[in-house]
Amino acid sequence: MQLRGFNGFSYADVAVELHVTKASLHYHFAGKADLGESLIRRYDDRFARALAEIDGRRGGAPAKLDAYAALYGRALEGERMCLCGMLAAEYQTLPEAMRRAVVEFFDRNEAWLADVLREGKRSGSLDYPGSARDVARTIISTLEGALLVSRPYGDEAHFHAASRRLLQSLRRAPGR
Amino acid sequence: MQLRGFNGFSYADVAVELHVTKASLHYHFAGKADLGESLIRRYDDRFARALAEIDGRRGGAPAKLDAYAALYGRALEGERMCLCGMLAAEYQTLPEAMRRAVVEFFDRNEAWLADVLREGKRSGSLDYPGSARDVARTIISTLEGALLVSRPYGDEAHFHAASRRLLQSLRRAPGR
DNA sequence: GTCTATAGGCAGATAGAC
DNA sequence: GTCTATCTGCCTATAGAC
Repeated sequence: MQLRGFNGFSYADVAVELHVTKASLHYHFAGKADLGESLIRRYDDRFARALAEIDGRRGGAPAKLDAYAALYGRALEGERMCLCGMLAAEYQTLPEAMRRAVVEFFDRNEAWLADVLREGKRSGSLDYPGSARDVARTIISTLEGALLVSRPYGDEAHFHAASRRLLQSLRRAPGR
Repeated sequence: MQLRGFNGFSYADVAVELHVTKASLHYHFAGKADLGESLIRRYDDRFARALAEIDGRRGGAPAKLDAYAALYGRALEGERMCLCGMLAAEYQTLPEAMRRAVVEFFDRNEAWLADVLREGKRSGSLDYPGSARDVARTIISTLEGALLVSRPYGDEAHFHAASRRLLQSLRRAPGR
């Protein structure tokens, strides 16, 4: 799904890769929509665990944002896309249950980022105009877009240029 | 393609909408890849014409960037995605000719933006660190990402929050 | 829980009449 | 240039043996 999208792979593809038959897959995931939703939930869980791990480290808000961006960067290995970014593109063709799971992923990310942003502003390590929620959304958009546009170029530099510039713009400008 | 992606529509869908048969479509576009490539080229041409129109207006670099962002915003009508943003997501499954056309679209945009950015810096209306090319890439990434993430929310505010913040960050800070 | 076999439908594509 | 008719292949999904 991260490589080819929900509409770009089949039960047959998965069956070959796992050395089982399509029928066996149907035993575990009754329909393709169930498989899709399960994969989103697993992705969301893993992401949430990674965020909790970041919260557990010592380091201020800027370091947390750096670590957050690095999570996205991992998708570049294997020319993958963020799973939910991919599904945002295919959103109009997704079954309802998958749509809900995608939105929940973004909501969770937005909430975590907004907390970090408020913490950073309070401690003076970050500065930004407007609401933490809007900035959180901008961060998600920028990172997703950077991954997206990197794909045709097979070029990590595309991603890193955008992510570095974004994080830099949120750090408190020293001389102001 | 902008709504459902290249893998999300069929000849049958198009035939119904145009009140013709699939066979008639095959007369004009031998294969789906030909149809896809033609649509990218048409999109690219229209975009290039819109950029030339922006160049023809009076108004400095900041106004041009605003107009550029507004082009992306138009896709939000009808919950569409930028065609090439959509195809960037599906890139791994695209025929080679379509891949090339997608990259050409992004290259053209990058070149146009880099020109505007250099012009803005020369005239003092814009300020940014790093190369114009890197900033151009960041602009494209951010706008594509803002469109992408807006989709699950059906919410233009998502897009506009990110695009406004981006353009603001490039305007020369008055007090520096 | 995995398999073989197959259903039923839709995909992209072509032949050939008009 | 558009049509009807059809092909071949893949899709998701199911039945039922082991």
